[in-house]
Amino acid sequence: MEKPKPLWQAICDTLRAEIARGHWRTGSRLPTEAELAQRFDVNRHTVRRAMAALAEAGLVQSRRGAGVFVRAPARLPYHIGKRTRFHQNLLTSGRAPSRRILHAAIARATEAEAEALALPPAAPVHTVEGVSLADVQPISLFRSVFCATRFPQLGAALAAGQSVTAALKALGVRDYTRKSTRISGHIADVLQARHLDIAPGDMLLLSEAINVDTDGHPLEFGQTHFVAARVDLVLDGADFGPVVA
Amino acid sequence: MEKPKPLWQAICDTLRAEIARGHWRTGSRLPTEAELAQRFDVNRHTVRRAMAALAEAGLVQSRRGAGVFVRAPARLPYHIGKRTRFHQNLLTSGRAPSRRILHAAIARATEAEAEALALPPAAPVHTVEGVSLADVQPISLFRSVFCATRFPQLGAALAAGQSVTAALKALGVRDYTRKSTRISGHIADVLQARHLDIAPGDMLLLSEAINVDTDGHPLEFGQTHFVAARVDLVLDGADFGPVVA
DNA sequence: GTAGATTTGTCCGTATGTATA
DNA sequence: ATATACATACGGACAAATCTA
Repeated sequence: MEKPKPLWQAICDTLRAEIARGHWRTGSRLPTEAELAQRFDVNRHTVRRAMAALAEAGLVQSRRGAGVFVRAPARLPYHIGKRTRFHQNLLTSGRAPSRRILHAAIARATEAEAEALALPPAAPVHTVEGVSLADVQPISLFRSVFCATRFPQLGAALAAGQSVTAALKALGVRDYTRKSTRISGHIADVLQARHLDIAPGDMLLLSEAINVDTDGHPLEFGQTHFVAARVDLVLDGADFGPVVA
Repeated sequence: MEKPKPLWQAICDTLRAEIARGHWRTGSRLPTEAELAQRFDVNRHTVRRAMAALAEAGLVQSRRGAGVFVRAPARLPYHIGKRTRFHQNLLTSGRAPSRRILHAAIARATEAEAEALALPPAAPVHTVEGVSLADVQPISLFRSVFCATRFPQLGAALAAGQSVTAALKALGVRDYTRKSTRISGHIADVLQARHLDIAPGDMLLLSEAINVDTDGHPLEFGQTHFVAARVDLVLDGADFGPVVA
């Protein structure tokens, strides 16, 4: 971060994260502006600036003389289209993206993975698993698989914490696009719940995606379990091609 | 039906429906080919032909000497793209589409509906609610909203059980495309569970879509609650426009 | 561990209806 | 009309893998 974030924006992010985390329920009243000012040790006007941003985003609604009320359990709109990039996606929503790598290794492709990447069965593949976060809140668990024969050096770049886009770029992949996406609903097991800071049994949205290079060859097969309570998957019309066929 | 369906295909459909309905659990063994041949009163080879189709679809897996095993709880791939049509969608998956209208009326648009259709607040709208079925199995609950001022006659056509596409066609709408889709995860309440033949608390995938005419004007705002255990939402690459930008 | 029964996989063949050239 | 090709459906025999007693 080169530019320091304005104070009101930091407060806004903090409150948004707390609302998203369910710290305050939908419909409940937030602490008064005076109380929040004291908590963050800022002037009441700075709190008001943060509140204005939250109200603009439709997250809260203020009623004069009554207080500020939580409107909806803040769901992050995650855009899926021809070019779906995690970092860019969150930045346009004004959230801070980050990833925590849990595991990276070379393994034999499972049946599904080999088919998705158009590889022979049990071909060697890089596998990367981790947690995606927005403003320090877990958003999703991902598992990405790449052909190890084609990208021998990929493991190091990914384990070093680089984004997928950056790691691929370093290996000469200038661009990649999404070929297909499949979305299904599932239930979090104990392990997933631990990593995502939710309760076992909570809802997950599983997005299974195949990314291809400019030649149409499969590059990456990614499985991402989103916390359903925290994200909406949005398919933009612009990404569906021209409206008039 | 003009052309009679081949025997093996009918058997395939029957078994698929039974698997989808949960008649046989995931991982369990199906009756032997000999038993099925006796049940359907056909030759064993005909059963094998049906099995081959199920295996092709990834629904079952056979192990020589052991039997045929259910691979996955048959999820219907529901394709979402520029032109998403319920009937066509199911037909390409070899399932029989049908709808049951629960309620159709003219009402005032809610805030969200008015915004989606670009109408003034509380404008009059047709609302249609119902259940979508595949092979007599409930797939989703839908609620569609149309501008009542633009389509005064739409209510009758829809209540008569016509498809959305057919009803709009009768009113001069030659084509419509999907502008945007938002997918989120929810939990079924008691009422939804009753209509969808599931248990309260089961997972639902909510798809909120805006369809526009060829001029880009919003036509329909549709909210569809899919039974997560019965459908996958599939976004095809071809519908995202050309791969090479 | 072995033998035998069970079950799927593969090969042979025959007959029939349908679409195509 | 005729010939050809193809998908459907049936019947049988045996091999290979698996399960069970």
